[in-house]
This record gives sequence, structure tokens and C-alpha cells, in this order.
Amino acid sequence: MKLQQLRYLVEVAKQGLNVSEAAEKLHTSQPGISKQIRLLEDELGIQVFIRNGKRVVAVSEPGQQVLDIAGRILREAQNLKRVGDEFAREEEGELTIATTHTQARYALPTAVQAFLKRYPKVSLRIKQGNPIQICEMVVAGEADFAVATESIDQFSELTALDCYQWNRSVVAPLGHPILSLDHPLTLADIAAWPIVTYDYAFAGRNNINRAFELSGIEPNIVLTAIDTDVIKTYVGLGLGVGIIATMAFEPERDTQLGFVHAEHLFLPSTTRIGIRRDAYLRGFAYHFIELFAPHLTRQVVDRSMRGGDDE
Amino acid sequence: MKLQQLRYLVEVAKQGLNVSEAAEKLHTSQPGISKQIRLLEDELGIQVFIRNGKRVVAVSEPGQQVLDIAGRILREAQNLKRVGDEFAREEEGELTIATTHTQARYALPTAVQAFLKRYPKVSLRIKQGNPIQICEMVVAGEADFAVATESIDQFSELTALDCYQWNRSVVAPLGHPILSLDHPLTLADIAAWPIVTYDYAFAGRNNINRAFELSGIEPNIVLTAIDTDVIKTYVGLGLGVGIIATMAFEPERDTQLGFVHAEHLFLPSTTRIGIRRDAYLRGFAYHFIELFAPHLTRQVVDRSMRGGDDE
DNA sequence: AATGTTTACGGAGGCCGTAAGCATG
DNA sequence: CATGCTTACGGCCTCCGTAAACATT
Repeated sequence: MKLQQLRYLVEVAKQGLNVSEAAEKLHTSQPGISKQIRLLEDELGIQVFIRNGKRVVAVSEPGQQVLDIAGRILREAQNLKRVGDEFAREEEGELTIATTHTQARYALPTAVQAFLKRYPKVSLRIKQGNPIQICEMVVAGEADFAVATESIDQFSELTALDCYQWNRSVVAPLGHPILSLDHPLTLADIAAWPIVTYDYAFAGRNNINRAFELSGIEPNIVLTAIDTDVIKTYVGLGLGVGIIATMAFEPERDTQLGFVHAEHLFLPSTTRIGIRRDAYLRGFAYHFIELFAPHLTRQVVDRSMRGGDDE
Repeated sequence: MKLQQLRYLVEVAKQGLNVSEAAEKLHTSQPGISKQIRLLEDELGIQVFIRNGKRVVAVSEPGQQVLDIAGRILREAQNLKRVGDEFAREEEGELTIATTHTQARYALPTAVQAFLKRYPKVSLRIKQGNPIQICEMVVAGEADFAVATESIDQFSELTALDCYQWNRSVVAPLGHPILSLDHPLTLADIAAWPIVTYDYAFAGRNNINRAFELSGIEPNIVLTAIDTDVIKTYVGLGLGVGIIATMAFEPERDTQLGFVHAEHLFLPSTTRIGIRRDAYLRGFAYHFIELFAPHLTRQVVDRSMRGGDDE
């Protein structure tokens, strides 16, 4: 059994059971992969892949278990390399963060700036996606951790760390009636206008829905956007009033918009970091997390990754 | 990076940093191991072992982390083989149980008998040791699971499954006064005689100590044995009265001994099964566990191994 | 016919074992 | 001087890439 063979297996599975594509991705020849996979299958005494004649068409039941284990082995092998780098080149390396637009645009910049200054030799990468996608990136080992408000706790491979809580505000064009009410803002006040807010999968959109459902008021949502900038743009054009994350309102930039707090109308949302439990984090990765959420020290993060309940 | 290199690393560490001995254990040459370890160290960019001149004298800090990960990888590689066997040769294989004398002698035989009949092609091995030793065997992957009353929960790598509760009885030579008291047995009655019981590390000895401590009575323990047969032997010789596990009294064999229940004097002890959380268990291993403790179905065992808290 | 997998074969690289060299206690 | 690790070297194995045959859609 060789690590290469496991890599081949996993890559073939990842490429939708297409050996040729796997060969390309791995910069090697297709017959080589075929052969090594057969050798491994012989050694294990089982077929990992079910073939229809010469074509690979499915993963067998034992094959799925083999793939799971192989994935774990390969991830651990990656971790070995990281241990090496961690000690040989403390200040160098890569850090990949998967996150959503809102976090990347409004929450992360401060931490990123401090991080770049502290670790000039680390190449920081930010991958954007929707909450499901970014969690999958972390699960697949394509990112070191995820920062998101949704979905993290749906992945059992990930441990979720609370970073901060936030809530929503309403924005509208300057002079809009909703900005000069003679009473505290209510859901009914908002629902009196067309609403522009986040797409269903993003930024605590669930909490917005729930608030309206509970109140029995039917909101008229005319545009759902993935990011706040789009919302602000259309609110500025007069399409309706916007419900956005409070932190996403920038008084000095958003000069044509007015702003009303709506924290009392919606349940707060919690932004979390999601990390694979079996990942090996570089020292600077812990440091970034602490820059982003100071209460998440290395000790807290480690405890959460290693079981969390015992010890 | 190759699996062999990891095997070499781990074996050298296991053999007390002696490369030559590791070579012998692995049936290979010593220079080969030296070379491969150096190659791996070069690849990782760190020294796993600290050398004093040409002698290996210690494990470096990153080296320890490398060894931990390497161990995990090798265990997963073993698991891969087991998946193969599980599906290719369902009824064959090996099952190694680590346990103490008391369990092996009085608790396991029924399950073993049923198991041998059901799986004649599986070679069953029982390794005996003290509770610490048997837990270490499981941690090292030398046994599939441990059956013991003590220590299992002290190993964070293991998950502990309750099997059954039991308590103690007092044995004495036929005609001994303690066998014909006119009142229910008390600790004072026992402490009036020299006592023969288990060694401190075994069979819930803690619970015996605690009972006497709480009552403020000082017992006169004249012999501490590792196994019940030794205790019974010396009680038969008139050395004193014995405190043993109730299940270890065999009326048809122990004809020269009398027996008094003492369940009301001591806290019950719980016998548990200890399994590495990241182990891969063969189907027949689950079956054995269920034969031994019917409430421990495959589902229960799996849930306990995979985290226990979530899902 | 095109896509995709297996079989066949040759070359290069790497792993292992033997033997000799060299530190350390 | 004995133990133990390293360096040196040669053989063999195996892994990989090319080319061609074969199967499937």
C-alpha cells in the first residue's frame, strides 16, 4: 500500500469516477493510475470501484469506507508537512480563509491588515462562496477555516467557534419617511415598503424571515442579494428599503443613505469560525483567529477541536 | 513521503530510539532505516530525532508531533486492510481482547464459547495484563478492545462502554464464624479477621478501600492478589477471610469455602469495554461485544466511538 | 467515431542489503 | 573495544510514461 495509490483513489472519486481527468489533475498518465488502483484493490482483496466492462461507474460499499479512510490518511500526511513548515519556517506559509461576502467586506479587513503586517511572508488567500460552499472547502481541505454566519454546525467534521454577535439595521434613501418616524421602528413600518435584503442562504436571512413569520406580517421582498453592496445600490436607486447587517453601514461612504437601528426587531445572529477537527493549524493561523476574535485564544481553539467535551 | 518511512520513525521511537533494534523488529537493514529517516527529515525540513554525534538521543518537539501524526496514519492504514478483510473474508480474521484475570476467568468464557462456535475461522486472542497495561495495548493497536473495571476512562484515546455492574462477597473456610453470624454482615465483622483481597490496581479495589475509609475501620489486609484464584487458595488455607467479586464464587468447585453476600457494604463496580475511537472494528468484533453485553449493539458502540455527543 | 480503460513494454529512479568507515562510551 | 550510526555501492524491483488494443456510448 502506498500513499500515491490512495491519492489516486481519492482523486478519481473526486473527479466523478473519471480516471483520465484524475490523471490530468495529478499530472501523471492515465494508465499509471488505473494500474495502481488495481494493485491496491488486489492487495485489499476488494473492489473499490464498480466497473461496467471497462468503465468505472460507481463506488462499492467497502470502497466508500476505503475512500473515507484514505481521505483521512492524506489529510494527516498534509498535516505532517505543515508540522515541518511550522518549525522550519515559522513566518512563512499559506493561510486560506473561506468566507462570505459580508464577512470579507466588513468584518475581516481589520484582522487581515494586522495579519499582513505581522506576517509579511505568509501568503493569505481568501476564498469567497456561499456558506455551504465555504464549509465544503474546509471539509475538503481547500481552506484552513471558514468564517460564516450560517451552516457551519451542519457539518459534523467541523467544530464551530462563536466570534461575535450582530444584528440588522434598515437603510433607505435620504428623506425617506421611514427615517423620520415619530415612534420606534416596527416590523409593520418596514413591511409598508418594498424590501431589499439578503439571499435566503446568507447572512442570517433565516432570522429575518422568522421575525416576520412570528409577527404575522407578510413582507414584500423585491430583491434578494448575496452581498450588501448590491442591496445598498438598489436602495439608493429607490427600489425599496434595505435590511442589512449593522456593521455593513458605512456613514462616510454611504452618504446618500439614511440608517435606522433595527436590533430590537430581529434575533441576533452569531458569526462563527468553522475548522476541521482533525486539521493541523499553523501558528499564524491561531494568531489570525485571535486577531479576528480576541477571546479565541489558541487554547480555546484547541479545546474546541479536540472533542470539546472531555478533558 | 512514504508509509515505510513513517513505519520506521514510529518503530525507532518505540524501540527507545535504537535504530538497530527497530531494524531487527521490522526485518530490514539498519542503514536502510537510517537513510529513509534522514530523507523524510529532509523532506519535512526538520529533525525528528535529536542526535548527539551519530547517536539518537531524543525526540525533538516537532518530532513528537510528527510521531503522533505518523501513528495515526499507520493505524488508519491498518484500518484500510481491515475494511478489505471485512468484505472479502467476512468470517475470517483475528480478534484480540485485552483483559484482566477476573474478566478472563469469570466473565468472558460464556461469550467466548458462543463466539468460537459462531466464528470458527476467526482466531481469538486474549491478552492478559493489569488495567493500565491492557489499556495501553489497545492504545498501541495491539488489541481491538479492553475489558476491565478500572482505568479505562483515564485514556482519552479510548471510549468506555458500560457492560455490567457487580459487587463483592466474602468467602471463608467452611465452619468459619463469619459464615454464621446472627445479624447482617458489617464491615466490622470483616475487619475482625485478617483480610485477603485484590491488589490495589485491580477489580474495583478502590471501592473496597473507600468503604473501610468511610466507616473509619482499619482493615488488616494480609495478602493482596492479582487474581481471585490466589485469594481463594489462601482463604482455603486459613490465612483469613476473602473479599472477592461475587461472580467469582463457584459453588460446585469451591466446595471447601463458604460464602456471604456483601453487596450492601461496598459501592458496586462497573466493568467496561474500552475501544480506540479511531479504530475500525470488524463485524465479528461488534458481535462479540454484543454477545458479552447484549445492550451494546453495533449502533450503540458506533455512537460512543464517533464523538458520543453530537448527531 | 469519440471517449475512456486496459494491456504491453522499456527506461529510470529509488529502495534495500552488504560492506566498510567512523563516532561514542 | 564494543556498540551504533553513517556513507558507499550495486542489484533488483517497481513505478511511470508511451503506444497500441479494446470496450462503451
